[in-house]
This record gives sequence, structure tokens and C-alpha cells, in this order.
Amino acid sequence: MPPSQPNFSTKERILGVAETLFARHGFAGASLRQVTAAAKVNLAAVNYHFGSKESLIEEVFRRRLDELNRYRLAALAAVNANPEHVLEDVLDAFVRPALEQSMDSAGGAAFVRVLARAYAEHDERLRKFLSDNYGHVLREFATAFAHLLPHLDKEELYWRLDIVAGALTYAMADFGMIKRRGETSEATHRERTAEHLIRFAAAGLRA
Amino acid sequence: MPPSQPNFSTKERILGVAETLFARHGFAGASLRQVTAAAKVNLAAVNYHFGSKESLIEEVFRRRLDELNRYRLAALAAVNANPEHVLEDVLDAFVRPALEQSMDSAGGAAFVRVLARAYAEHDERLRKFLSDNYGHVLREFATAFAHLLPHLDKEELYWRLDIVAGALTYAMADFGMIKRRGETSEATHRERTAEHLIRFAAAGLRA
DNA sequence: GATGCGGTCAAACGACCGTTTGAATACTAG
DNA sequence: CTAGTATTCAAACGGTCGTTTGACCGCATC
Repeated sequence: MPPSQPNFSTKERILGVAETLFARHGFAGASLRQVTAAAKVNLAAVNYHFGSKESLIEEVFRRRLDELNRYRLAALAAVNANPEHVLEDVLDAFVRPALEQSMDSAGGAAFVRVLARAYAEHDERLRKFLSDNYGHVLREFATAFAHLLPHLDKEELYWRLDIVAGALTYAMADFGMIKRRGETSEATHRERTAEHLIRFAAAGLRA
Repeated sequence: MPPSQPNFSTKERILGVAETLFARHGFAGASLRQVTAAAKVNLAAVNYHFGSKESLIEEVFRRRLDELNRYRLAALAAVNANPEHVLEDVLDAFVRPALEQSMDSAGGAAFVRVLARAYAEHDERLRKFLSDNYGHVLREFATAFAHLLPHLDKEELYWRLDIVAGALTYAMADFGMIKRRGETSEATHRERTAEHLIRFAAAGLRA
């Protein structure tokens, strides 16, 4: 739980701790008292800096999602620029940014888990927020997939992508729990895991 | 929300309503007051019949899981009896029982969604309960898959099955949300969806 | 008709929830 | 140094949480 270090601002400490606690206990399950206690800030700080718990949740998403969306769209643009790109390249553009974010930024691994939780929540308010801030990215990927999978009609493609997105999100959320062999380094382990994930998803989409 | 009919016993009404509300709002998000109000039952009835909210949650699982496990193991045994069975048969033995349960028993569709939620919860207590009551089934399926996928080492196989279980659970939870074409009946739609799911998972496992 | 018992009920318990308040403090600009 | 703004703080707000209590009910048994 890194951002309880005092050299981070109150706002950043709250965001960091909230991220890990939401990942661990869910949005309803993690209370503001737990968050502020772990972040070593006053209880009222959440409402002062964010206005409400609901807004805090949204801010937890916005902080990482902005960066993740940028990377994913950039990666997708690079793939589209290559006229000989294949299905695996598009999947790579989707998976790799999340992979890298979960590695460098300290709480990134926790965020991928928060993302997986949001996927499970059928809360109307949260879904609307995510669709507003995230939908255009998924739509761009969907059209990229559509060009590579012309044998699938629109309906078929969409629910298949829904499965893929869910499977990938969940698989990435469990990255930390897949034990790696002793001899391989963390970096190469993740690299190999990503390759497997992509191969799995590509085969499922082509089937 | 069918089991609010008065011809069901108090216990059954609570279980049925709790199932749908847990599916919709999560275990922490659905309160006993919401449950008892929707079930038209006194608040104290939950603690009288189940002891605690925690035990109620476990009972919601136990009720359906017992039946689901029986069906899955029976289907798997039938598959194993056929010496020429293939990967798709084992996947079918896993998917079809959940599919059928989500069709006939009124709250079955909600339960599959509860199962998906439990998959997202990293709560230690709940995971232990599920692993105690569910683990042996997954282990039997794992050995069946192991025989059909000899090219995968044990480590590789296990996290791949983890992905498949997650993807299938989530896909099945969203069954109700995949819109079907107007001309096809509900039964044939589910049949086709199951076939797609199995083909998708089989391709991913073989890749 | 009294006794015992499983079930239901309204009411209350203490704990915890998200949020608000108003005073105390830290910081910055004039 | 001072005035003013931004932040932190302890305390309290009303509300909801899971759980417990004790009275009350219907009903079978003697």
C-alpha cells in the first residue's frame, strides 16, 4: 500500500488507498473510514477533496483510465498503420497497455482488479460513467476487430467481444495470482502470460 | 421475483429474494432489510432461520450448487464413459448443467449471476467455502481436461482453465443480456449460445 | 383447557455508515 | 506582520446496518 507515504499529497494518498481497498472489498464493502484510516488522513478529507464517495470512485477510475485509454488508442493506431496487421496485433494493443500499467505504477495492479470489479457491478450509475469515458475506446477496437473478422455478423461479433473483454479483464486481474516458475523473471513471466492470453483470445474469436 | 408468492415457505422466499438481490447489488450492497421487505417477511426471520447474513449467503450457494455439482459430475461421468470423447464434450458437461439450471428453476438465472459475483469477490471466507464445496468438481474436470490436452504442462493447464472458468462463468451470467434475434425461440437461442461458448473455449484451450 | 413449541412480530440494541459543521491550523499574498 | 484562503481536525449529524430481545401467535399433545 504505497501511497500512505507522507510525501504524497492527501488527495493522492486517498486515491491510492481507495484503489487497493476497492479492489479488495468492493465499492460498497470498503468504507471511507477504512480508506482514510489506511491513508492516515482525516475522515472529512474525502468529502472535502472529492465531494462524495461516489465521486471518489469515479476519480479512482478517471486517474488511470485516461492514461490507459491513451495508450490503448495509440497502440491501436500503430497497429492500424501497418497494412499487414493481424488479429493478434489488435489484441496486443488491448492487453499490453493494461499489462504495463499494472507493472510500473505502484497501485496499477490493484486498478486492474478494480476494473474487473466494475465489470461485475451492474450498477446503473457506474456503468453509465464507464460507458461515457471508456465506450469510445471499445468502439474503436470493435471496428478494428470487425475488419479482421468479416465472417462474423454484427450481433455475433459484439457478444463475442463482450466475452473476450470479460475474459481478458478477469485474466489480467488475476495476474498477480498466477504463480511464476522460480527461474523466470517477473518481466518475462508477464510477457509470456500476455502471449498466452492473446493466443487464447485470438483462437476463440476465429473459431 | 417469483418466490414472494405466499405459497412458498418463509425460508424459501428469503432464499429466492436474496438470490436476486445479491445478484443485482452484491453481497455487501444488498441489505437484510431490503431482502426481508421484498420477501414480505419479518426482518428477524433471517437470523431465526439462517443465524446470520453470512450463513444466508452460504445457503444461497449451497441450495443451487448441490444440484449443479450433481448434474455436472453426472454429465462428466457420461462423457468419460465414451472412449472417443473430445474436448468439446467435456466443456459441454460443464456448461450445459448451468445452462439448464438457469432456464428451469425460476431464480436460476440470478444464481449464475451470483456465482459470477463470487468469482469477483476475493473475500477469504467466501472463497474457502466455495473451494470446500465446489473444488472437487473443478478438480475432476481438470483431470479430464488434462487427458485431452497432454501438450500443456500442469502449470499452463491450470491457469488456462482458470481463464476458461472465468470466461464461461461471465458469459453465462450475461446470458440474459445477449439479445436474441426476434425469430428464434428462447430455447434454441440458448442452445446456439452454448455451442458458440464451447467452440470459443475449445479453441482457446487447444491454441 | 393447560402445556410446550416452532414461528412471527414490533421494537430496540450498539455499531458503523456517508456526510456536515465549525473551530483550529498551514500556507500564501500583499 | 497581516489578511485571506486552503486545508486539516475532532465531533457530531441522521440514517442504516446486522443482530437480539421478549411478547405474541397458531397448533399439536396430553
